[in-house]
Amino acid sequence: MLHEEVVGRIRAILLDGEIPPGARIPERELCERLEISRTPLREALKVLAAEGLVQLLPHRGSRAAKLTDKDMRDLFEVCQGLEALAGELACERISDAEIGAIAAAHDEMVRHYREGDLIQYYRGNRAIHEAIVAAADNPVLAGLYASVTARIRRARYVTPMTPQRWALAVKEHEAILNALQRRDGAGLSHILRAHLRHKREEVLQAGFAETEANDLGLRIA
Amino acid sequence: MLHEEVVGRIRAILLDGEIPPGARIPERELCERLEISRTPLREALKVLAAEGLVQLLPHRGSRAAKLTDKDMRDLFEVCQGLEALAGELACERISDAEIGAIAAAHDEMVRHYREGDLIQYYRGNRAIHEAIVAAADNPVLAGLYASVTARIRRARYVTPMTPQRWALAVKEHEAILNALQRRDGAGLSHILRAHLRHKREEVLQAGFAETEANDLGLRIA
DNA sequence: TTTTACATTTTTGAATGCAAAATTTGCGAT
DNA sequence: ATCGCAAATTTTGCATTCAAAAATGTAAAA
Repeated sequence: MLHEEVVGRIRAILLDGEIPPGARIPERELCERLEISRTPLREALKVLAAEGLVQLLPHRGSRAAKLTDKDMRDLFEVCQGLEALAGELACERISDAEIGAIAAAHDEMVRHYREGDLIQYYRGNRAIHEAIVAAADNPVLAGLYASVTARIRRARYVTPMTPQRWALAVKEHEAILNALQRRDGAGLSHILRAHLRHKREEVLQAGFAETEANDLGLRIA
Repeated sequence: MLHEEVVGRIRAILLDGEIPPGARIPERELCERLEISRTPLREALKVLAAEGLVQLLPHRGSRAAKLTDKDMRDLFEVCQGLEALAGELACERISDAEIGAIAAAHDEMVRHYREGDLIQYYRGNRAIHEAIVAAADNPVLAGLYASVTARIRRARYVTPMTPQRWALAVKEHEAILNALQRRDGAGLSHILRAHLRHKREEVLQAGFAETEANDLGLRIA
């Protein structure tokens, strides 16, 4: 089995919340489940630890990383910076076809908003942000963005959304699309920053801090 | 031996250019040299591959990553974005003592400039940029910055420096220190971007592209 | 002399084995 | 019954081993 595949499968297990934050990662069990020996599994865990999804405790095994409020704030700040950069670069490089695709995704997302379908809305929202990053045509940036968003993802999509906040988010997305269509890099960068800052306030205000109770909620959601 | 230590030592070997970009990494030799078996070495290589310093070729071993012009451009863009972000955050959080330390480092760097000591100048330059990132008080950002700069470091410090460019760089650093002292986040962010953009032009114009000839140069320098 | 087929050696990727450390279990004392 | 402590078990980290793939070398044929 390819090494990269093991990393991907464990990452998926962690992102699904199947192993909740802070929980021990059972080496032997995972070996049996993935039908591999400990060597490739441990290699994968080291890689995931470097990514920040797993923490290794010497002689005590590995655990799914548990994020503090501070970690969350830090991750959001970086995510903001990366998206702002992606927005600027995207405006320089994006093709009309790509803008068209994003506009379509935007319209669909707005439809989900009108229907009140939060899950589908989030899915569309994520697709747009990822499309902007992709349009920046910078694999290094895309890689870091993927890594950072993976770490916040769980919290990002489980916060309660008030009608006011939701309406504001949609409004901001209108502005995002608009700036993109005008290829206004500075403007887009600015809007994305504000958008992410609001998102962060939302998440942190919801009293993030991964607790056992929270973990249960995350697993169900 | 601690796993993290092996990663650090191999990273150092790669950054020193002891194994030049594109060269095969001799597993057995490294094992003997570090006095470890292949298991921890291979774990370390996987981590370094995830960081982008090493590339793994299935059934063909690992090589020191070789950067194309495009890779270099991408890395610089991201580095710029991260430093700009760090500058903004630093202005919000930096203490007077930290500013004082940076001012001192700045003066020393200028002294090296006046003396024409490029090596020491680069060292001081790097210290200042790292201090700004540290002042942002964001470990996630610091980690990504370290990873990105590690990848460009070799190229960053071997480009020919014309007197004009050097004078401009010093001037920009005056502005950087000034913005920091005024805690002008937006201004600092702007200057840092320009500073890095100039640096990038310098490096790319020098016709980067890691070639065998270039590797030799890197190893000596 | 060059090229191609084949055998040998080397190297890689993964499983297993082993010693050290940590955790759990069991037993006796309070 | 509870606490303390030592023995047993489990788990971790690394070394070694093994099978498969790639590289290398050799010899015969064009």
